[in-house]
Amino acid sequence: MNAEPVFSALSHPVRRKVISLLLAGSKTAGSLAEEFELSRSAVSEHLGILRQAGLVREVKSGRERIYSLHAEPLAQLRDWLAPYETYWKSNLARLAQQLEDEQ
Amino acid sequence: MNAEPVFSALSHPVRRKVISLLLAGSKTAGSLAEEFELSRSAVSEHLGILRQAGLVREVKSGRERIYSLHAEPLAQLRDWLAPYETYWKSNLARLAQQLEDEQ
DNA sequence: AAAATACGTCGGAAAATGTTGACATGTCGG
DNA sequence: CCGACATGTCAACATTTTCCGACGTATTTT
Repeated sequence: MNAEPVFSALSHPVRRKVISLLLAGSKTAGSLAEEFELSRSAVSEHLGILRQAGLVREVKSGRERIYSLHAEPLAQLRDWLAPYETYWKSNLARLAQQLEDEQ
Repeated sequence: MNAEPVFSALSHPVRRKVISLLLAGSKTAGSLAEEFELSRSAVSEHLGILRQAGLVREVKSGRERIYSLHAEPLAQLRDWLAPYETYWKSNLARLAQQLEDEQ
């Protein structure tokens, strides 16, 4: 599994904020755009990137498009993180590292 | 706490690979550079970015610099992820979201 | 002490990413 | 049907990031 698209999508603050806004519930493209001091088209392109990364879903509703969060791909991030988590949490691991450094 | 530097540092594949290489143990700048098809200076600059993000530590040893992993800042990523994790894991949450979407 | 080694850093080229305004498409209300 | 809306897309420009080779410094080696 390649986490590249997810890391890449989350690398921009605007896109992370979009994700967090959608945590509170689905929103239209327009109402999302209002949350930023950016042109509507810029936000629209950020939405496109999130869509491609599979992090949001788009549903047409009349002339609006309703965006909702699709958090599953974030599991890839968690998986990537897992090995490090044990590393930073475990004092044993840290000690082992120190010993390795010294030799 | 602002996770920006961490997200930003991890947004590049080379830097993520550096991190994962260091998981296996500390390495010199040179031996890290050999793992990539990149000039040494390019890798050195990636190391600089990781250093600034606090994800690696540099220790001089003669004419070498030994890099080691400093995983703690990754906790910020973990923290950022937490709200979503419950979201994608919980079917209840998903159901609630669907209901909200329909109304 | 000269040559070789291990690095970081810097200037500038090249590539990638972000931003905008203009436009096209589809939709709603009158 | 017509004008106002909501939105994605595109070309052009702006900004940021990445990359390289040249250089400087410190440290071993011979």
